[in-house]
Amino acid sequence: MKNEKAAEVFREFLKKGKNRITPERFEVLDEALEHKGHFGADDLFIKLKTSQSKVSRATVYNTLELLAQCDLLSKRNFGDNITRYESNYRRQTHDHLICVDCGKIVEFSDPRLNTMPKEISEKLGYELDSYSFNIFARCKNKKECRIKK
Amino acid sequence: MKNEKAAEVFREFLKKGKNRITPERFEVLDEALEHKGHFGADDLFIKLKTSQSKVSRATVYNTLELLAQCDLLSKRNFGDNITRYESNYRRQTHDHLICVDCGKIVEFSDPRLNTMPKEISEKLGYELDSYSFNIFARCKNKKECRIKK
DNA sequence: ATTGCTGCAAAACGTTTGCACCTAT
DNA sequence: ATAGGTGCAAACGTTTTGCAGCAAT
Repeated sequence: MKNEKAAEVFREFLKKGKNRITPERFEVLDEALEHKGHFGADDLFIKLKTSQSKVSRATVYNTLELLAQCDLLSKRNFGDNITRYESNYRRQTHDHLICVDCGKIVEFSDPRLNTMPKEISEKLGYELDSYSFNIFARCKNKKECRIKK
Repeated sequence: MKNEKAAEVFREFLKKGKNRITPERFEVLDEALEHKGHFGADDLFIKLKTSQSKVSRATVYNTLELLAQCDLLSKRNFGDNITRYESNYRRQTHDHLICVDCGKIVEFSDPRLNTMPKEISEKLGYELDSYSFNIFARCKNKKECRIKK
């Protein structure tokens, strides 16, 4: 186990929800925390498969969902119908700007987003769970922007 | 043609982009503008099919994309990996709050969102194309909230 | 006459499910 | 012992693609 602190959080979460504590789930946790940047469930499955892991696709999907539920990972959607995850471990919350030409993802944080979602939820009679804020834009510096499509 | 004004906008857009002006595309435009609320591409295809239209699935997908490009429709993503569209025609811009329990969608608008996306883009050296802001929350009034899952 | 668009079906893609076996409790 | 998790493969739902014919320019 590479990250005992995160593992502890996960273990507690699993116990509380009467989910079983299995080695496969911690294998997924490790691989997910180790992954730099954003990744899809299938990416992680392939990565595990490549490194000889026996963990199944179903378990990867199931476990990532659990890790998002206990806030060790964030679930993201960049408008391409693929669910992506990202480690929350020791990182400040942030949002994303995606270049519509080259697909580059820039992270930013804006203090207004610390309060707005909750404020709006309350005003509408709802209790905030989470939010997603994505900006789609174009690189002004065209030299850095390698158009993909 | 139920909406000549929108049709005109679409016609101009198609011309400018050297896309052909075909009856099928206007059939899709009509059906899309007529649709209340949010809909997926396949929903619209089924709806057309039911009303005896000959328009194919491929054409529906292609046309909705074009309609989003020319801003007659907005493209939305509510975190379930389905692309949804919504008519922009004579409606003010707004964002969405989705109840994570019952799936209900509430529209809201907040003046800060008129300026924030552009402001953030500029600061990062990008040129705003569009943004998406979704709040996921829970109905406080549990009587109104019919939990789905 | 070109070239792009169409319908159709099949393929692709990410994701979920059914099942028999296994294992943490 | 038993509820729940696992691996595997097959199914699923949405979206994209390949292709031959067709129609807008």
